[in-house]
Amino acid sequence: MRLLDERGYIHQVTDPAAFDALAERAVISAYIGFDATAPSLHVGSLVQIMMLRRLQQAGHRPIVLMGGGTSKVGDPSGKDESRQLLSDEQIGANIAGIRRVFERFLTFGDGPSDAIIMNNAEWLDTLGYIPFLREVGRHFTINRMLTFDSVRLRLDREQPLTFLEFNYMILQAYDFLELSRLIGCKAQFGGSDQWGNIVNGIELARRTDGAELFGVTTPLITTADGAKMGKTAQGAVWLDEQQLSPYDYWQFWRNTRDADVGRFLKLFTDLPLEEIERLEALPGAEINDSKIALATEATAMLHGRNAALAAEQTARETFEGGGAGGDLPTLSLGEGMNIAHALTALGFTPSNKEAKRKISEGAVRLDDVAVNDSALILKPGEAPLKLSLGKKRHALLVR
RNA sequence: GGAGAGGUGGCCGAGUGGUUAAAGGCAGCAGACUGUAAAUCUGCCCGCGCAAGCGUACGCUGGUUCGAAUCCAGCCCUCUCCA
Repeated sequence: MRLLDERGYIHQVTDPAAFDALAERAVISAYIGFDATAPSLHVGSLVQIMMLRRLQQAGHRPIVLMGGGTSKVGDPSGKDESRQLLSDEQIGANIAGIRRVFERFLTFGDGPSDAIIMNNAEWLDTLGYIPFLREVGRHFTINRMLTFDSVRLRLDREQPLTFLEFNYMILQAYDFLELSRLIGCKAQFGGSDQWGNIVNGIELARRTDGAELFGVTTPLITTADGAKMGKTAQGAVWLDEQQLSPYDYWQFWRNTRDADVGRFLKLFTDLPLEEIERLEALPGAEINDSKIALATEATAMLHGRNAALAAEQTARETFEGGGAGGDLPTLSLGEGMNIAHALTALGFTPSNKEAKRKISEGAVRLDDVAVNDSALILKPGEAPLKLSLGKKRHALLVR
C-alpha cells in the first residue's frame, strides 16, 4: 500500500487502515476488470496493469477479470452513446489478444501469488433472471442508482439509456461478489471513474455475505497540459506489437513532456525511487536522459529488453547521428514508387494529397536532403534510402 | 399529444439562391526557435490524379431553378416549453 501511494497510484481507498493491516498478515487477491471491446489494450489501461504488477511484486495475487459477459452490455460511464454490441467470436478474439499483453507484465500460474485470468461470462452468461433478481436485485434501489454520475449524466442530457446498460452497474457489483465467493478475492482496483461501481460491489457483498471487501482507485492519468494520455498522430498507443511497433512505443515515451517525466517513471517503470529522484532532478536539456531511461524501461517491460535497446539504438543513430537505424519502419519500393504514395503507404500522411502538401512545405527529406518535387519517383538503390517527414518520422526504403 | 427551435467538414460554430470546398475557433500536421520538451510565431488542413482535370460534401428522399447548404414537400433524429 505504501509503495503504491509513493509511486502515485492511489486516488481513493475504502478503509485504508484495515486494508493495509489485512495485506500485512495475509496474501490477498485483488482484481481489476478489463473491457473486452477492443482487440488489445492501449496505454490508457497501463496504470491498471501496473497496479496488478505491483501487487504481485508485493507477494499478493492479481486477478485479471475479462469482461466477456459485461462487454455484451456496455458500460454507460462517460460514453454518450450506447455501444455497439459485439458477437461472442469478436469478444473471444479480443480476450485472447488482451491476454497476450498481460503475460508480459504478470506471472501466471498456480502458485499463491501467481496471476490468474477470469472471464465474467462464466457466471454472467448462465445467470437465471428470476433467481438473480431475488438474490441481487433486492439490494439495489432505483433511487440510489439514479444518483450515480454515469446514469445521471445521461438522463440530464436526455440521452437514451437502455435498460440493458442500466444493469451494467449491478452486474459489475455482482462480479465482485462472485469473485469473493469463488476465490476469496478481497479487493477491486480501478480507475477513479469506477469508484461508484466498486463501492456497489463492496456493499452488495456486505449485505449478502457479510464479507468485508476493499476498493482502491487510481487517479486519471493525464499529461501535464490536461490531455488524456495515450493518443498520438497515428492514433491510440496500443500495447500489442502488431498494432504498434516497439520502436514507435519507445518514441511515444521518449516524447513525454518534461513535467510528466518523474510521474511517469514512478508509474510505468520498476526503477527504484532514489534513481527516479535523481533522473527527475536533472537540469535543462539533461532531462532528455531521463526520457530515454523512461522509454527504454517502459518498452523493455512490454516488448523485452532487446527490443527496447534496439529502439534506443535506432533512435540514437537516427536523431543524433543523422544516420538511420535498423529498427525504423521499412517500405519496399518494388521497381519504383511515387514519393507521395510512399509517404501515405508508410502511414506518415493520411492521403496522397497531404503528402504533396508536406513536400511543398519542405517537410520531406530523402537522406536528409529536402525534396521539392512531388512527382518524384523513388527508385531502390544499393543502400536503403532514408525518407523523413518532419523531424520525428523516418523510414527506410528498400527494394 | 400540442407549440417552438434546430441537424453544416474530427469537434464547436458562421453562412439563408451564384464570386461557397463552405468564415471563425479548437484539435491535428509541418516550418522557425529549441532539447525528438513546453510556450510563442508562421504555414497547411475532403479525396483521386504527374498534370489538365475529376469526384464527393452541409440529416435522408424527392422537387423548383441556368444554378441550392441556402427555396418547397415528405421522412428521420435532437433540443426547449406545455399536457
